Amino acid sequence: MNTLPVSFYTRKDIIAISRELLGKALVTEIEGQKTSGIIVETEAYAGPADRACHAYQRRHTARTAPMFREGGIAYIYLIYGIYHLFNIVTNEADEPFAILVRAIEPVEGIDIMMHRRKMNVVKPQLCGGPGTLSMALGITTRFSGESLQGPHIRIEDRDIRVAKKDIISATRVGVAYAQEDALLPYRFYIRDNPWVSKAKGL
DNA sequence: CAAACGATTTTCT
DNA sequence: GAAAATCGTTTGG
Repeated sequence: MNTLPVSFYTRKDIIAISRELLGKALVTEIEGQKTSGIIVETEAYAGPADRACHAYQRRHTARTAPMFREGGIAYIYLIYGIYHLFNIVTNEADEPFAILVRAIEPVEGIDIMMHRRKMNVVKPQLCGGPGTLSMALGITTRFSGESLQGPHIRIEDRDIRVAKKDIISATRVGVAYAQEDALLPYRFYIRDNPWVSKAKGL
């Protein structure tokens, strides 16, 4: 439908892309099950110069390989041996930039999402965090490196407008180890949205 | 080859 | 509020 084209992702301004992603729909169709949600929180990881980025100093390993490819694909990795975090690769090939999607507001397949999360009431813990949204949408590391043009994962523009004044920028979560780069205002979220993550240290 | 650790979330005290 | 859960990736010997 209105799936965002590769050209949306290959641009160099990761901050602009991070802000524009707010209000877009993240859609997955996995094993015949369609689920989706509106992106309400993102975090930019700005390439070789960003201490918080897995590709800091161009660290190119089997895990980070997708980040060195052309934008428009997924970079997914396992964190704490438990959760799969979903990132959107941006910029051109050999420029390892990526955006972590930290929270979504559920839209389609909410029943499926609740089943995957083993929950029986709809509340922010369903998909209001980077680990939980991946679980709710069925995203795992096996999709790392896959295209965001489908068939499994895509991002759509559904004409949802987010006013500039409703986009808050703040410091990123869980990156204290990045020293001075931990202070960069690279986290973006929609003001007053109840699905924005409420992890520790916020 | 062994060991430490993490862009988190849940559970227990 | 503190600590556990849990494992692939990375780093060190």
